[in-house]
Amino acid sequence: MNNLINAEELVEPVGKSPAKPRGRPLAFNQDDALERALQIFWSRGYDGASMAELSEALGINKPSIYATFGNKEALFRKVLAKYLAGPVAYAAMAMSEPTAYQVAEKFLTKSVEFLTNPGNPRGCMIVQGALTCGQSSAMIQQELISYRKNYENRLRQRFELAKAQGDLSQHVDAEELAKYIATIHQGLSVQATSGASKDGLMAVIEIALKNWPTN
Amino acid sequence: MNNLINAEELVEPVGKSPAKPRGRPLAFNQDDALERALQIFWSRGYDGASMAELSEALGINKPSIYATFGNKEALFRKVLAKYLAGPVAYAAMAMSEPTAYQVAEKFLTKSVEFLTNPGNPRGCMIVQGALTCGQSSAMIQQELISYRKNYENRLRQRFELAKAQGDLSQHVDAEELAKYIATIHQGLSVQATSGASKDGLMAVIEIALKNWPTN
DNA sequence: TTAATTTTGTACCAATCGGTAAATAAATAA
DNA sequence: TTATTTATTTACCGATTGGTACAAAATTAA
Repeated sequence: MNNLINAEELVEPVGKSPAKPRGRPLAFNQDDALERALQIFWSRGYDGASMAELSEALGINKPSIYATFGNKEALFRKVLAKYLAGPVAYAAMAMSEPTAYQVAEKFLTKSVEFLTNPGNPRGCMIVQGALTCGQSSAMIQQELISYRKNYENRLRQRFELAKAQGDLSQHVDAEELAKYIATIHQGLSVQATSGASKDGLMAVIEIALKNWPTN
Repeated sequence: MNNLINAEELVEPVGKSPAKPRGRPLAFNQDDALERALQIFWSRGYDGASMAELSEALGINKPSIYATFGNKEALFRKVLAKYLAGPVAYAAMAMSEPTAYQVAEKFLTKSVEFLTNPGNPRGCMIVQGALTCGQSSAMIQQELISYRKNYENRLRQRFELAKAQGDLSQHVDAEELAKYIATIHQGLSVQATSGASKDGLMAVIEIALKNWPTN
């Protein structure tokens, strides 16, 4: 018996078009649905987005959402992964600029462009998705804090590398500089939510980068 | 008839101890209640604070809250006024420092002390009280945006005055500089919510103020 | 066909949301 | 005392919250 089952599993296509799934097929594209969910969570925050609003925006009834993505938290996490891989991929890309200054400049410049893009909801979802919330959302709140600390850490590591490579002075505290850049970024997010213009925020980061430690 | 009523009104004490109110007296101190409501709204945000939680924290049943303060929005506005007059009065005070640099330094330093005070909820309520929220809180969200623009404007006006007085260069754009300081402040608020330490944030504002536009 | 499997739509769940009606309690005025 | 006024308590309102039971529909396998 077991041998037969194992044999069948081996026959399963590997790298070829997968075997047709057994039951009724999904009536929607999962990726499109996540994209629409992203718009809702992004503009309203985790708490402010209701399952009813999500259901309507996705064009999918709630039972299908729960069957496909799990509960609200699980859906939010999948949306978050999409957000990180898509709209804010520029943040990870900026790390590979040749010098520390260029990393900071690229990160902040791309952030301003991203935050003031009229096609996007206002603000960064990592920053504002659950800054304040009810007790029931405490876990999501903590996860977003971790994501923020994570990109601050990546900046710190990049600046430490820059010190080792010589394009950043040994007297500079990489951790403080990373926190400075992260603070600017988070402030920009709030400013964008308040309706600040691209020009206004570009001027802000120009001032911010004048403080760059040289020599 | 009307004359008699007017006469009675004139007899009302002016500057003396007020006449005893007619009905059953309030069983709580309004100011203490607002102080407790402030703690809830401050830590949870407007949406995240429920009337049930407020009622329990204030030790007052909901009908008494509604009778005394009006609805949730009205209560929030009264709490906001108390917040501005109390914990964040330092912001207005900083404007009267003698020079633009000292204004910025005082404002940011006091902000860090305030934001990392262990006795306070994390973050600034003006910044985070309703950054993202459901549709029903859109009005409060807009009001907080106005408050943020308001203190940014006060910074701008103060910097313009500094230019006129000569302690800030004529080449400086007061509006951009004000937006820069406001952006830092709002970033500090997010950092404090994420658990940043006082030392960490003091280091941030030291960097931020390093290249103050002189001459 | 028929059986097995999976998704869909409808209609619902208990809990919580902001808010209130109505009776009772505590004070002053007459 | 009695009437009037105001605050408190209890118990509730309809709407919305995240989440689900269940039967019908759509597919593949046999």
